[in-house]
Amino acid sequence: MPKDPNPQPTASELAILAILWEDGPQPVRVIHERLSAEKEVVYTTILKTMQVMLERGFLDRESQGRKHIYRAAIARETTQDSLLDTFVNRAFGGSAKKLAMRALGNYKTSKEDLDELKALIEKIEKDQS
Amino acid sequence: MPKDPNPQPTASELAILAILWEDGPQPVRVIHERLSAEKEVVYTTILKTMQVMLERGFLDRESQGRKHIYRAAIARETTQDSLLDTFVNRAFGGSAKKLAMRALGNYKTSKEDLDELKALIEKIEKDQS
DNA sequence: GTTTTATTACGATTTTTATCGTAATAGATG
DNA sequence: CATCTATTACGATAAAAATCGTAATAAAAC
Repeated sequence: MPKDPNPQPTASELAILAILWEDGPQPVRVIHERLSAEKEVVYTTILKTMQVMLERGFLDRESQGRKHIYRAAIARETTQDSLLDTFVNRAFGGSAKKLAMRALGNYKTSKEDLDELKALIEKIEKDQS
Repeated sequence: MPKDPNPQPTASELAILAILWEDGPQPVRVIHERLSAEKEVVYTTILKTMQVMLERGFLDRESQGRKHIYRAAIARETTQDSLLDTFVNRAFGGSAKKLAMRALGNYKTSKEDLDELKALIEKIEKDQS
């Protein structure tokens, strides 16, 4: 079987990646503690998931003594882009505009963020013409 | 077991819903034809999925003679909102703004759509102040 | 009314993901 | 160096989703 050209992390995997992206390389222990705060889960469940992620190429690791320090092997931005692409097609018929409008309409956004967004739009319009 | 308060359609189910939302109630036959155009799939696979969706409350159906005409039992908008909420949290740390900016940055958007978006932002800013 | 055909019903299998329990092991402690 | 403890390795199970094959059935065609 020709391996999946565009493998995407699952929801559980993404939760792990989020921590590694944010705080840098960590041992399983830390990831487990963090995730347990939200939802009780057994240590080996996280460990197993991280080992699978290692196989799938989503994580790297380094041995420090007998401890393993894991780090994200895929970039946050490209991963998000890939997920976004899947999502916009799956749920919004491929319309990024519809998705963006819904996102803004449904969530409270600060004035600063709105201005930033407006600036981006104007920049795009300028570049287009 | 207390049933899931917020059940979400899977990717395959969403593909079926998309057609029903767009074109209105249809028999299994039509859905199968449409989806087969993109990816070969056996008729009974679609049928089974739709029967499961009926059980899950995602679809309704009406018997027309011996044919069953299925229709979406959940609204497109609320379904999208629910999926969007899950997605923004899962992949963008809950930031609708980051998601929106990425969507606009990654996909070509027409001037009309950009203007529409800008108008929405201005409306939100006005309402906030 | 009998045969044919299209459609649905049902059960089973496969695949993927999530989860856990037990065994092995390396390092720390005394 | 022997014992204890924390961590990883491994295999197994469970749960969810996707897929398919065969049987049943109702309508159509003759």
